[in-house]
Amino acid sequence: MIGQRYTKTRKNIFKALSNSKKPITAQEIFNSLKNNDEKINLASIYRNLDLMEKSDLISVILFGEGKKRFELKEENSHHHHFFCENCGDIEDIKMNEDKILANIKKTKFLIKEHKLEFFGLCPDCQ
Amino acid sequence: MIGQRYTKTRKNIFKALSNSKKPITAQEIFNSLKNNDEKINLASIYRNLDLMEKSDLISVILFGEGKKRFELKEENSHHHHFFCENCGDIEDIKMNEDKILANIKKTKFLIKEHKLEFFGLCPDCQ
DNA sequence: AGTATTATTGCAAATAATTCGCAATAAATC
DNA sequence: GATTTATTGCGAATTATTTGCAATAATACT
Repeated sequence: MIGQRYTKTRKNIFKALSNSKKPITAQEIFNSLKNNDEKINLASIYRNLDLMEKSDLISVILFGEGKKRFELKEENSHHHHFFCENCGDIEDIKMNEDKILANIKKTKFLIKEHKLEFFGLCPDCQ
Repeated sequence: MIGQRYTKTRKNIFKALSNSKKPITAQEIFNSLKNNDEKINLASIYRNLDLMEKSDLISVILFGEGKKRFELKEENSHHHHFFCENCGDIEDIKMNEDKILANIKKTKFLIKEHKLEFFGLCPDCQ
């Protein structure tokens, strides 16, 4: 579990993350819960997202929009993303990473994580 | 050229970027120029970095620190980064990307760019 | 179940990065 | 050198995120 107490706020943040097919921002989680008439505070969302990241329950995704996006880490769900520079559409990209990882493992760094993001135009925007 | 005028401010930002061996933040560019007694304004740095990015002269690097880092794009200098989660050390990582790119080219997306960042511990922090 | 303990929340205020409006300045052009 | 207008500096505004603190609610204890 995150922290030590399984609170309503935490359940709700979890729910919002599961319901989203794309990585979402703290503000988007807030809006989605507000729309469901949940009493929730943005600061609590940020605090919980921090904890969830530290507990390795979520990943942080960065597209240079000036804010962070979050998504649940699930079993065998490792993937990367495509971000459309025109419309902001986000799609998951899965790929065989043996080569990437084999290369980096040879270095003197202890790798815990990697993020690979693609930028370009989605089919609709080409 | 960026924009249409080759100003002192632009020369200085260029210089600051060239002098740095790692991707640096807007604030770091500002500090470095201030230390050299250059009259420079943070807003102008941001404006020029925007232009330079649009002109494809620099890349934006994101490590989730809550700010952007920038580095000059030079001929044949394409590479990725390692970011030490403990001390913040940044190192360049070069690798053969044929496989990554071959895979992604098969998709319906038009890829213009990709960013691959590694996170973990540098030799000193292990 | 009732009470005690303390992690967690809500709220408001503080930070930090980045952006914007506008008048002043300085490159490039004539 | 005078003119044009892109660019700068400055201050204020915006946006994302963080923090302090008293109030609240999950769990543990009896």
